[in-house]
Amino acid sequence: MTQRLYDSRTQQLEDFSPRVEGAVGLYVCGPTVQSAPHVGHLRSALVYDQMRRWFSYQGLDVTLVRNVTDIDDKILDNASLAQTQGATEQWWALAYRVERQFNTAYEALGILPPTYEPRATANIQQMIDLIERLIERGHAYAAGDGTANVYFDTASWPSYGELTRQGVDKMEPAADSDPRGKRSPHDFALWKAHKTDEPESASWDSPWGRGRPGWHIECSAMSTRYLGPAFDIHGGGLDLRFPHHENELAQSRAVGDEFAAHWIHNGLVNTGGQKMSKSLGNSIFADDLLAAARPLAVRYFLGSAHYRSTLDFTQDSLTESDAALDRIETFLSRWRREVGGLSDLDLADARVPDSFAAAMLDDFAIPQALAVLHETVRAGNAALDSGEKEAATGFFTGAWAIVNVLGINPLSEEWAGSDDSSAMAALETLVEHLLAERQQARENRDYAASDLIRDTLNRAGITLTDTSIDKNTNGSHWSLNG
RNA sequence: GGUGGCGUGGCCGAGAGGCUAGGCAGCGGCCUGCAAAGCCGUCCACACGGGUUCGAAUCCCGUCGCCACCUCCA
Repeated sequence: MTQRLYDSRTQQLEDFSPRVEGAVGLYVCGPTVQSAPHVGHLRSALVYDQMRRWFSYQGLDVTLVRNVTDIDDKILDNASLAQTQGATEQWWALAYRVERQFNTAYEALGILPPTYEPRATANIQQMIDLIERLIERGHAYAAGDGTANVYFDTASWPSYGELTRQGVDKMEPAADSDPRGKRSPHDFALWKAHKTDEPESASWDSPWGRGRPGWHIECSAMSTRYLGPAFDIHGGGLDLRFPHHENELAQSRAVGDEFAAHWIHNGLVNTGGQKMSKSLGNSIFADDLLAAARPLAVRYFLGSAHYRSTLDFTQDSLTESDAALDRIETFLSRWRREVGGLSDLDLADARVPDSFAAAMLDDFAIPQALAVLHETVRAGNAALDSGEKEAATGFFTGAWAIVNVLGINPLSEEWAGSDDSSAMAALETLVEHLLAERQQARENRDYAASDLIRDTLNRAGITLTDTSIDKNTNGSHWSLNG
């Protein structure tokens, strides 16, 4: 069976076969590091992290590129605004600080670092080269007003609008009525002339004069630098289809590159059925999320809807994700306790159930894939209930492979937590002591005493699970909540 | 005006002509000293109106409602 994916350029499910056998090149538009990461940024990064992990599981060599836009109007505005309020932070320091906030949040959610994470400011020369080639080919021009602005000539590229199937003549007139030397309001900036009120450090020399790159040219330059003029998949948020991706496509094709074979767009995150926006004040930031639930639950929640659908954020959904994970974790721990015997090395080769693979191959149908996981967990629990250890082990290894592919294995080193080991050892000694006492009380049928111990441990955030008094196989076991 | 998407049970969220999605929450049972966990069973659906069909949540037409993009956006 082959991988199917929905290409938002052709608006069809398509068979995906890598351009180079055994390898996949994936470019994803990363953030403009102008202010703190929000839940939407995290979802976007997570979607491609899941695809990347799935490709890797199948043995493909994945090159994932996610850029950082670290020079942009908003970054300069935010830095300059802060400076009017007494801050001393330069635009480049702000960009770097915010970039670190993004990386901290990505790491907290188990989003693997991309193969390459190029910054726009480190690729200025590649952008200038690209612009020069566009001018040579007659698809770009220096502004008619004598400034250093350079624009893409949309009229010179008849297929402009193909990505979003929009006719240029039907588009709303540009909100910005100032022509600034443009031939058409639809032309977009490739190179932006330095403005006198902007810091000198935010400009670079170019054949057209001091200035900085336009937003769209960054991605064209960086994707092809790291992946070549033709590569497999270009991804990004749905809100980037137009103008950003439309412009990227036009530039790169106009310069003669084949560019991305497929375009993927992930759905956005809403809160209360509405888009997050600064004016509504309804944005959920990474810090809010990580305070509202454990990071693994956030990852599960953000990754639980199909990547193309809109995801509505609610606290209840986060709580449900936490409960669903508990169910998975309980089974995995239970198998280890009741059966066990497989080392991590044995488990390294664990394969996912066919039905899970089928779901993933079908345009990354993660909701269905999760249904397979839950069905596997239920079957595994049922097998343990009836003492069918061999069958239980089969379900365990299947579930284990699934949670690893999705990056949500609660027992993995990644998520096991960084509990202070000496504190854990102390806790273990105390709890084991109380459990022994409680077991004695239960055998004496002194339930008042045994319940008191259980209640006390509950209040300390420790949940007990008993076995029958008389069977007394392994006694009670305990787990720390959350 | 143009482009694209959505409307599923108490909640989240899949599916895309007939065959159980799944999770969370309810309810009944098994298990348990009692719980918890687990298992089994079970209630609550496809915005509305037409049409096509042996059969429609799924296809077609229409209506209503919601959302996104149209040069800041993941």
